[in-house]
Amino acid sequence: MTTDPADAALKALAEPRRRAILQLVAHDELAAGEIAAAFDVSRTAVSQHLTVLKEAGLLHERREATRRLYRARPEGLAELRDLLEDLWDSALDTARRLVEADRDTAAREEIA
Amino acid sequence: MTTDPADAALKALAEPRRRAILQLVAHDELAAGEIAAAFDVSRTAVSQHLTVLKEAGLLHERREATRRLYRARPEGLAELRDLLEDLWDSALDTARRLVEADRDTAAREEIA
DNA sequence: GACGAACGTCAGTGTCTACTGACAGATAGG
DNA sequence: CCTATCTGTCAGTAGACACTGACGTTCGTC
Repeated sequence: MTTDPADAALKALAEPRRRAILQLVAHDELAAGEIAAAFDVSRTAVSQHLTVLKEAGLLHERREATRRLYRARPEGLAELRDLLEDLWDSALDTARRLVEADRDTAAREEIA
Repeated sequence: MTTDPADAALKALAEPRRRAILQLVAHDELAAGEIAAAFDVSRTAVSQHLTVLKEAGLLHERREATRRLYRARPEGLAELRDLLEDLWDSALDTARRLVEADRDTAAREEIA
């Protein structure tokens, strides 16, 4: 059981159906049955996916009688977005630094 | 074999060691052996992780004699960042809409 | 060419994951 | 209480995935 929110979010979203589920409930609050109807797998499979998303902090759940209604929790994506932002920034800096070092090397080789 | 860059990136990054590898080479270009030395698994395992990252478009590779040098490719993260941005925006809109609908409902119930 | 260093590829293995149908619990209406 | 609806839980399974050691390829030096 992971305690790193970005790790949990990544693992949850790496599975295409879970990603599709989250995209559905990011647009509109839906009941579990409505979500399941959008897929060609068993209700059980969908229920398990919902559990993973919920435990990753990506879903907000409320009940109306027997119905469980789900919508996406934007805050669940925050750490993951931060992680990607950091990676992006680091990667850009490093790429720039190396490209410039390459240019310096190439220029020196042209002079020689 | 997936052709969706965001899917490939997510699947690559869902594995913690691959994530750690990408973070290392986002900071500095490293040789395969240097990367492997940072982990307590076999060189083969690391080589396989590098292959996954490379095929997901997240690594840039160059050779110096027998050495393979890797750095992170920022552009490999672009689609994933876009996907998360869209999810974030949708989820925020929906959450706001539902919270306001809830407020309206609660206000109506207080009057009654 | 022989040798050593660097590292990818191959083939096999144990664990994990996404799937299934059946069962169980919660809720509301008659 | 009974019945119907909704949906999570249970237990089992096939395939995917991260691991391993051995083998193969590339490169540079002697």
